[in-house]
Amino acid sequence: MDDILFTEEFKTNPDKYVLPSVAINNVIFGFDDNKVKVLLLRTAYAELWTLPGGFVLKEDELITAAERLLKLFTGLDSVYLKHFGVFGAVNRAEKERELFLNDQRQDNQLNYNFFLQRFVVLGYLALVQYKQVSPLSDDVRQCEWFDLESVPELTFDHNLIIETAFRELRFQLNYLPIGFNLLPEEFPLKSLQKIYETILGKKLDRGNFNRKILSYGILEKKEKYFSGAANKAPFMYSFNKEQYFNALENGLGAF
Amino acid sequence: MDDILFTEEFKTNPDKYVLPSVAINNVIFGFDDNKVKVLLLRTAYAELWTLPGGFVLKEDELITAAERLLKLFTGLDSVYLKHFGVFGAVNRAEKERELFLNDQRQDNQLNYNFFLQRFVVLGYLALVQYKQVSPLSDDVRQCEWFDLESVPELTFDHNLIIETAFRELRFQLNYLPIGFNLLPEEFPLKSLQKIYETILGKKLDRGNFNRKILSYGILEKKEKYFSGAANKAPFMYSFNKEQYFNALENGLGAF
DNA sequence: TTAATATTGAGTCGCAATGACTCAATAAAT
DNA sequence: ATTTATTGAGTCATTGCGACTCAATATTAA
Repeated sequence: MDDILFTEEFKTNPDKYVLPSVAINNVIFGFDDNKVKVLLLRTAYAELWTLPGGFVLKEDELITAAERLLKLFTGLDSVYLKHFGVFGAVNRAEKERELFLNDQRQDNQLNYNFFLQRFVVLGYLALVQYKQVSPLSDDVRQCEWFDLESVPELTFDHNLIIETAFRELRFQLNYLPIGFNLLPEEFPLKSLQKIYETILGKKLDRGNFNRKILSYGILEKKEKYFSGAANKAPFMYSFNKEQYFNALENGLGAF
Repeated sequence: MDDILFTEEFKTNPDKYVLPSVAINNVIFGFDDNKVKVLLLRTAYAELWTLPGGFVLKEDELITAAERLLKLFTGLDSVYLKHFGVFGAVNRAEKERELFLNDQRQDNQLNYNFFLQRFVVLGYLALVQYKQVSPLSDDVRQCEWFDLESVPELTFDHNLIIETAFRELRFQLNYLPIGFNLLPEEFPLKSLQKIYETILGKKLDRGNFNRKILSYGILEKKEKYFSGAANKAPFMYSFNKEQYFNALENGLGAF
C-alpha cells in the first residue's frame, strides 16, 4: 500500500518503511489529439505541479515500486516502464526550501522536513494508452494530463527530468514499443505516423512511412472502419504482438 | 576523501557522511591487445573480485562521487563517465550474507552489517585509455584488469552490472565517444576497427570501414609511423576533437 | 638480395533503402 | 454534386552498404 505515506506513523518514522534517500518519479507519456501528453500531479502544498512519484518500500523491488506508483496514479498495470536516469543534485530542493518556509502550518512541518532531505530520484519512463488512464483524484491529490509543449514550472528538478525522459524517448524511438504502448488496440496508420512525426519533430511522407512500417510485417490490417469525418474512412490496424517485439530486438531502422 | 570509509568513525556512523542506502559502482572499460578490458578490485574479505565502487558523500553531486571513485581506482580524472542503470534487487546481497557468516573476526562485524544493508546501486560506465591507468594498489585494496570474456564470479550482482554496461556500450556504439576515450592520442586505423569488431562481435571489411570512418571527417592523418613489425608501418591517426563531438550528436551511422 | 608479411590506395559491382514525387480511384459527409 | 481526405500503386534519382579485386609499398627476417 502506498498510503502508508499518509499516516502519522510514516511521517514520524519514514525510514522504517522505505529506503532512505531514494525516491522514484514516473514520467508517464500518453498520446492524444496528435500531441504527446504527460501526466502531472497537483501538489497539496503549493501552486506548483509535480511528477507523480513516491518511495521504495523495504520489501519492494525497484521496478515493483515504480509499478505500484504507476498503478496508483493511472489505475494501470503491466505497461511499458523503464528506468532512464538518476537525479540527485545537491541543490535540487532549493525551490521547495523557500516555499516551505512560507507555510508555517504545524501539521505540515514533519512532512516538509522529510521532503527537504536529499533524495536520489530514480526516473522511470512509462508509455500508456491515453484513453485507458483514470487519473488519480482524491481529497489530497489530483492528476491531470498536460501537453508536453506546455508543461508549467514544476517542483524540484522535475522539468529537467521530463526533458531527459523525452530525449530518451526520441533517442530510442526505434527500439522502444512506442506505438504499441501509446495507441489503442486498433488505430489508423496516420495516428502512428503522427506519433513519429511529433517525437521526431518533422513531417514524414505518407507513402514512404507506410511502405516502411508495413514492410516490417508487424501490423495487421483490420476490416473495421472509423467514421465521423467527411472523407473515406481509414483502415484500422493492430500490432501483431509477437512479431512486433521480435522486430524491436533489432531496432526498426531509422526514420 | 574516500578514505573516510576506512576510519572507525565512519564505520560506527556511516549515515553521517554518506547518503544512506545509495551506492555507486563503476564499470571501467579499457581496450588492449584487441580485447575489451574491465577493471576489477580484489576484496579484503573473500576470494571474490568486485567492481570498484563506493558511496555518495553528503556534499557530493552524484557525478562528482563517481569521478572521485574513478580517480581513486585509476588515477584518472576527466574521462567519459555516464550513468547507465540502477541495481537494487532485494536479494542482491544473498551471496555475501553467507560469506560474512563464515568470517567471525570481531573487527569486521561493523563493516559487514553496513555492507549487508539494502543498497540501490547507481551504475556508471567509464571509458579510459588502458595505458594511462595506474590501478589502485595499497595495503587493503588491489585493482587489476580482466578480459571482459574471462571475468570471474563477482560479489553481489556485479556480473549482471557488467553485462548491462556492455550491452549499453554496444547499443550506444555510434553515439558514444568509444574510440576517442579508449585509444591513445595517436593510433593506427586498424586499432579503431578492432574496437568496433570486438564490441560488435563481428569482422568488418577494412576498405568499407576506412571509407566510412574517414568520410565523417573526424580523423586527422599524422605523418608519424609505428614500427616493430615485419610489414609496412601503418599511418597514425588522431581525432579532431571538435568535429568528433559534433558528429556524435547525430550518431555515426550504424556499422 | 630476396622472400614473406601486412599496410595502403583505388577501385568495381550490385543491391537495398530512402526521400521526394505523381496520378488517379475511392468513400463519406454536407 | 461537391468537397474532403484516404488509399493504392507507382516512378526516379541518389545514397550507402557489403563483398569484392588488384596492385603498390614499406618493413623485417632469412
